[in-house]
Amino acid sequence: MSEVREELYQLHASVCKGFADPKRLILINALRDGERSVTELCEITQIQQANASQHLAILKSKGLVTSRREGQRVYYKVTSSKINEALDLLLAVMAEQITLPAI
Amino acid sequence: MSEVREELYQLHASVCKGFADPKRLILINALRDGERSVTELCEITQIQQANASQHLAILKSKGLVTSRREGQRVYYKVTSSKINEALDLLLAVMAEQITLPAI
DNA sequence: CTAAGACATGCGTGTCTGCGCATATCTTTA
DNA sequence: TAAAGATATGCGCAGACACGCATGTCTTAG
Repeated sequence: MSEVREELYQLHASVCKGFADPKRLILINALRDGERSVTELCEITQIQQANASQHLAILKSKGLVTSRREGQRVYYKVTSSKINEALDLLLAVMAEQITLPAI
Repeated sequence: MSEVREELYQLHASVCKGFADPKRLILINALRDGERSVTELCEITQIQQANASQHLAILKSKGLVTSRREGQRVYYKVTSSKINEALDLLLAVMAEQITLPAI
C-alpha cells in the first residue's frame, strides 16, 4: 500500500466521519432545501446553538458544507448534491435490510 | 423530531460510522472484486488478523458486509453495490475540492 | 482424538469525540 | 460608542473507539 493511497483512505475516512453523528446528519438534512442560517438550523433541529456551531465547523472542515456571511447571519449549505445522493444510497442499503424478502 | 425519526438518524449515523476508519475502507475496497477470506484480506491489506476480524465484525454488525463459511475459511463480501456507489460519490466530492476551478 | 490452521473474542490502554457551559468575536442598531 | 443579536471558540469531562496481545473456538488432516 503506497503512502499516497494510505493518505487517501485516511482522508476518505475523515470525510465519512463527518456523517458519523446523528446530529450532523440532522443538520445536513435540514439543509436539503437550500441554505439556512445557524439560528434557523437550531430552530429546525432543536440543537443547542454552540453545539450546532461545533458540528457545522466539523462538516465545514471536511468540505461537506460551505458558509456565507450576510450581515450578522451566517448561511450554510451542502457543498454538493452528491453528498445527499451518497446518504440516500446508504438509507437504501438500510431499507433493503429491514425489508423482509418475500417468502 | 419524532422518536422514530430520531432513531433513524441514529441508525444512519451508525452505518456511516462503519466507513469512518481507514482500515475498514481498505477492507471494503479489497472486497470490490468479489468475496475474500479473512486470510486473503490480511495478505492484501497488510492488516493484522485479529484486527481485521474486529473491523469485519463491525462492518458485519452494520450490515455492510456478509460472511459465509466454507470449511475452515470464512468468506466476506460487500452487502450491496450501493455501498461502493456511495463511497465513490464521496470520493468524487473530495476530488471536486482538490481540483482547482478554471480561472 | 490430537495437532494445526483459520478465525473470533476478551482485555487493557491510549486516543478521540460529543456535549454543556462559559465566554469571545463579529455585526448592526440606537 | 454601547448594547444586543448571531455565531464561534475554549475547556473539562464522560463515553466511545482502535489497537496489540493473548487466548478461545471451530474445522479439517492425520
